[in-house]
Amino acid sequence: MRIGELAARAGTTTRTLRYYESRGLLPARRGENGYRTYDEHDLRLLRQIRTLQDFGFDLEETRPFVECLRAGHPEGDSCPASLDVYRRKLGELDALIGELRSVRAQVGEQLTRAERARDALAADAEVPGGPEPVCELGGRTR
Amino acid sequence: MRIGELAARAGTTTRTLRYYESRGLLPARRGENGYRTYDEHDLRLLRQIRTLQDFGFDLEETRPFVECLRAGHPEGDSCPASLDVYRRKLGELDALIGELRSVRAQVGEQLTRAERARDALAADAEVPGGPEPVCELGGRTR
DNA sequence: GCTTGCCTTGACGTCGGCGTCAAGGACTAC
DNA sequence: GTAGTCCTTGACGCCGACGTCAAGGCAAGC
Repeated sequence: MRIGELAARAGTTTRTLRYYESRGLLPARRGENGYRTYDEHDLRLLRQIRTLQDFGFDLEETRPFVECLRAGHPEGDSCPASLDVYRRKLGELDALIGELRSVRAQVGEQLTRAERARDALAADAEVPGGPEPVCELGGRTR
Repeated sequence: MRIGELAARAGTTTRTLRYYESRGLLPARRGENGYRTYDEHDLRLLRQIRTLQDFGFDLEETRPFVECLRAGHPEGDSCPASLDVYRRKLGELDALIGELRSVRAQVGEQLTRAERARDALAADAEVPGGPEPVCELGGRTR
């Protein structure tokens, strides 16, 4: 199988495969003509990489999984180094999710507060009838 | 106030301020000597930018807030355009958190599965006494 | 032979938010 | 005058995972 076919079967591009090779992640044999040659096992490795990439792993983090498969293990995560990556990733994910939830809460509060302030100002304007300042950007047409 | 002082008071760098100016976000007046000159109001704008940046807003998303303050409003989020940014951000955050939680769950499952497979293999090895394959990377020393 | 399509390497571009020089001007203190 | 500290603009570097273009080789069909 040549590079184009492998890329197509893995749903990626030839550029990506050459990039992986340049990183030493997915080296290729060469045919007489200099073309890269791959087999089903390479497709397996590539799919492992892509799956982890979809999970947000960086390339370097996929390396233990690839090495593990290449060492003949049935799964990319059959090796301790891969499990370590999983665990580290779980920690990172938990930390990140925590931060994002905190940010979400704060932004939510800001929105609520700002909306209340706006409504209070609008109510004020109705009674004493003072001309309130108006935003020029997307300002209310009224 | 010159650029160095403003940067220090906002806990950022002069490079950052020049960058904001280059983006048209925080223009500066100039003294006779060509030095940038800022006042307390600029500090206010800058702090608004920094707060939002800390929340993970990109620079462009802070623009409505800055424009709003510059238009004379009491808060950066006193304008509808700012509220829209808040709302959009909340949506993005919710989506992102959802994705991350999904990924977290999947990675967690993978880890559990892989550990079970490893333990099953280890138990097998104890009884029939077959030499199991060993990982070369961080493999067990035994 | 000629076109078409796949392949090769090399190298520059992308995105965001700055960091990090480099070369030189302005101002203060001694 | 000169040392030191601030300021100026300009420009390249960084990070990750590729995209994209250029110039040219190899193979197959007509």
